[in-house]
Amino acid sequence: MTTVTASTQAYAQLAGDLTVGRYAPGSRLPGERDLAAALGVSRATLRLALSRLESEGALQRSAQRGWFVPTQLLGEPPSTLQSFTEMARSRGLRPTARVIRQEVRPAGMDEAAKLRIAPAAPVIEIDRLRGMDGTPVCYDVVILPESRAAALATADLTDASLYDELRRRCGVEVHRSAYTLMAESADAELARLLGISAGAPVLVGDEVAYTSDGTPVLIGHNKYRGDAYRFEADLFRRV
Amino acid sequence: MTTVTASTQAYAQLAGDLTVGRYAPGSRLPGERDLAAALGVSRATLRLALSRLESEGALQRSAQRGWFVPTQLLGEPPSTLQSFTEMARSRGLRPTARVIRQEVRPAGMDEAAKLRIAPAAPVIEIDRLRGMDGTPVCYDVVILPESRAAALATADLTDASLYDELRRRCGVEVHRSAYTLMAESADAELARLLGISAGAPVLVGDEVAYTSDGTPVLIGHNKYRGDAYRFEADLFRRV
DNA sequence: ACGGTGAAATACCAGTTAGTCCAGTGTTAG
DNA sequence: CTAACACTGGACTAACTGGTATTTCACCGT
Repeated sequence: MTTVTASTQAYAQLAGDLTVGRYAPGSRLPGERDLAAALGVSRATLRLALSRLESEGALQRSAQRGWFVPTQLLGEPPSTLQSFTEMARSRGLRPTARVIRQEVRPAGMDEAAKLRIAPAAPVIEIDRLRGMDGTPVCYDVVILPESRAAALATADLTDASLYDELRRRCGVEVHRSAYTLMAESADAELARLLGISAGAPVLVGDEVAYTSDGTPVLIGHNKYRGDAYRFEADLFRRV
Repeated sequence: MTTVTASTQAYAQLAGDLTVGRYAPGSRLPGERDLAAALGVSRATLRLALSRLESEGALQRSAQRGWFVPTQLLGEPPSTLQSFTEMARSRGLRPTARVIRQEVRPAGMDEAAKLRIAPAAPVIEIDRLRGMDGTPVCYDVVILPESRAAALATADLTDASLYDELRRRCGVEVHRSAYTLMAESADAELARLLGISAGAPVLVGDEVAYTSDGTPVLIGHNKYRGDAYRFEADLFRRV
């Protein structure tokens, strides 16, 4: 058992963030002063952790410039949380979104529990039909607490990226999402919206998104056409 | 009946101060020397009281830093890559696996490319019908290069965890997996094996697993009953 | 008078912190 | 193009932290 010193904790935290892809390969880390504050540790201690990561090749230092995540660390693309919009763009497709519903209503019990707000507290529900290059691909329901995202209640979200708008208009940054995926059959209504036949397989994703301090800020419920969408992720094994 | 020793008095005093909110959650307590003086006890005695509070969860210690009042919001991201076996066990179910095929054959072009081995190099293919508490849930195909997993060609993998056996028998530790998930319809053969009706939705997962040095060691192809399995993952967003 | 026990006092160690100052870098205003 | 400025990591210091060990003392029942 290794001693749990502050520096080893900082090291573990950073190493985890790196393997999980929190910092993109080739990018610069926040300054030592900011990082130290974020990790709740002094700068000297932080530097111990950074030096250790450097000796392991997980980081590269550049004097008077900053710390950098090595590009091409070990080949493959690291894990990511990519929004629908980002994914479409990275494949050279044009993401679209048609707003079907956008309203403020009281939260149900389940929603309130997941968002850690009071039952019947106001939430914003946004239903959108999302597509790529005009072809409908996904029926997307998002629920946010009004207290954190009031600006989205009236914003025009046609063809917009919700994560982007959430950051720009509400200053809310999503850091982590817990995803659940399953396969279901399309009912008549969904089949009509997505332009597929009833009973065709759909990929159903449930999401709860959190900020970096662990506060839930968003519930997502997505139904993708089975023949038009694949969900990709990198998973890491706990050590 | 508890003896009124100096340490229990110090403990009671501190516990009271904590419940009353004298020290804010997340804040650091005064140093042991100051605290001992304030309570009128020696440092050794104080530490008995502190240790007792720690064991009750009322305080957290951090070597060379100080004692901290726990903040109630905890909850770091849970694990990310869980094997079928681990997932079943964590839910109190008994994982089962019936071996349907287990053979050594030359790799196809696709497989060779994904595993980064020579085309037609020998690979082990293992097909298994996996279940929980006896109910079939997943049809599972795994392909490994024989050069790295020769011991698995003849091992009895009934009801075994492949990741476990890979580690035990071959010394190969999976660190990261690239997953692709999609929804499909079951064909007649698969429907028969999983005990569902043809055309029912199935969750199809394609996996390439890597060791920590980035070498691919395993291709997986899993078809889950849509009504009996959910895939869960934590995804992180870059900053 | 005996040993046992809890408390206190003391000292030292290694890890941590907050602070300062420095030289090099990148950006920007003029 | 240059000068100014904000920011970066690098290096260092002094004070402080809990962790540990040792010694001394006061009290108790026998």
